Amino acid sequence: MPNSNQTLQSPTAKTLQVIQTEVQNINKIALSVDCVIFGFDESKLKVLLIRSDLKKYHGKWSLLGDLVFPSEDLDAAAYRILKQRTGLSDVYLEQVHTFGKVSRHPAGRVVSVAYYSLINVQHHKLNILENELHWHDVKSVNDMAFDHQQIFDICLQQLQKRVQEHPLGFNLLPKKFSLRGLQNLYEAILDIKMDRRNFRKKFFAMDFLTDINEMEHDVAHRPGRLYKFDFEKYEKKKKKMIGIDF
Amino acid sequence: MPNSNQTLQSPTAKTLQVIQTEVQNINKIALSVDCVIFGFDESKLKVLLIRSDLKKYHGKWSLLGDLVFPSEDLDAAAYRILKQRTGLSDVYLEQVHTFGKVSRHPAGRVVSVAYYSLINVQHHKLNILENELHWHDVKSVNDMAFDHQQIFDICLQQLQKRVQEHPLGFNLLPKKFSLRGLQNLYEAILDIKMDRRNFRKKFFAMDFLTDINEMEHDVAHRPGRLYKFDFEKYEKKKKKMIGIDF
DNA sequence: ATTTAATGTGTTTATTTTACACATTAAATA
DNA sequence: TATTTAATGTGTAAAATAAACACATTAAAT
Repeated sequence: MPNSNQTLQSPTAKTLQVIQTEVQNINKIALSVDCVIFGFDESKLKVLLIRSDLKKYHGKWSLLGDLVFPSEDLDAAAYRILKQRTGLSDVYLEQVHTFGKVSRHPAGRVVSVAYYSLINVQHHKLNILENELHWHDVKSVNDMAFDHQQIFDICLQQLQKRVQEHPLGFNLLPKKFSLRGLQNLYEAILDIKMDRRNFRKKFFAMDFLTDINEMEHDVAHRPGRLYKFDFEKYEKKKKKMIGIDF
Repeated sequence: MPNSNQTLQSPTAKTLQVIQTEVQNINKIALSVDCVIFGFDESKLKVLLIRSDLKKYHGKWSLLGDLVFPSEDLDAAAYRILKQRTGLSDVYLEQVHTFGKVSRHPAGRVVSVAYYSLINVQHHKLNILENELHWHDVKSVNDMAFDHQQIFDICLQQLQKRVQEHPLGFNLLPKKFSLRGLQNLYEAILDIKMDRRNFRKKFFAMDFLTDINEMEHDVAHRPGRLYKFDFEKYEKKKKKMIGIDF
């Protein structure tokens, strides 16, 4: 790029007219969003994927993505695209990273902003099933279309980091749940085994579980006590933490 | 957006030709990069800013930004823009977040990807000084142009978080430095006071400082010992950590 | 009636973090 | 030259957190 400094200057140094011309003439970058929707389902961590129908990636799985409209906020685009591809709304999305290699999309220059979320599979019905949309076990996800494997990996890392910094659980379990259920959630996300006694100790210390004096039924072993989240206490403590929760 | 679902489908469902047309005709989103370059200088944390010359933001300060070329990788654009505006190379940049509100730029739709870095002001000469480029004390930064205040705030948060997760110091201090100098660095970034004894204890425990058996000179108090970083030990430990270092 | 597979419970140890005070040194000052 | 100033260098105790670990109990399944 020898004399690019001359031909393209800062947007801060431009008049409205100049930049608008530039956007039309020079900018040939398409902007897209890709959503990595993690789901917790029967003690397993899943992810929502669709089949790529691009020839180059025939048969491969890809994330839920689409182009951003010029007239919509980036975050709004993410929600719109998720809704459009799955029928899901009421899902909190968090931006993770933007992927901008020139060659990442075979059809042209597409820079993509990745968002992720984590939801309870049982609580969210998929209303649109085009492109073979369905839940995949995260452990079996590999060799995706485009650079989606990389995007997926980074989002999973991010989710794991997040879960270690902020307690988690709301909306990811049934209203009444056992401590085992809660531990399964953490173990599924982090892909590790935890000490049962220490896990209980830590969670009780956080003090937003309410013992509802009910027990599990029809389990082939000693039934566990059931708990629910104390939203009030949680909200109070949440304010002391950084970031937003699922 | 009533029937946008029909008119604009997934990029994954498109042939090369279709998407290329679309990029030209439909996409009117410009993509830019903004760099938040933090500098450590005489025990203070600074940030590199230029004067905005957009009328709307007359007199206000703004980040180092410019449009991304269609043919360059996003990361490459960040390095190019930094070089172009400051003359700086040899600076590691890390992507933080993408800002995509429709109204964020008065001249049109510009989505901007924020990058940040942290360098030693003394070690990096600014070779380009257009737009009143210079270092500002971070504590006095407020009311910037565009949404740059928000971008700045988020990058500073990110820097602070980063410093607490990974040790830091390479290239940010002179080759020989006192423990006080090192502590000043941390205190400047985190904007807190630390306990001197505990700070030393922790840093020595990390075990990549080498005592070079020299002392400070010409200080108006008892001179402190000087140390240098042990790059070898650092590299070994670094592999066990996640992420990249400055 | 026995087996199975889980639950519920407490203590000890190790590790990490925090709090905190006094003698020492070189320059600056009186 | 003596005194003041402003920093350095050092260790320990207490508190908080994390990790390791075993056995009696319960309901369903056999």
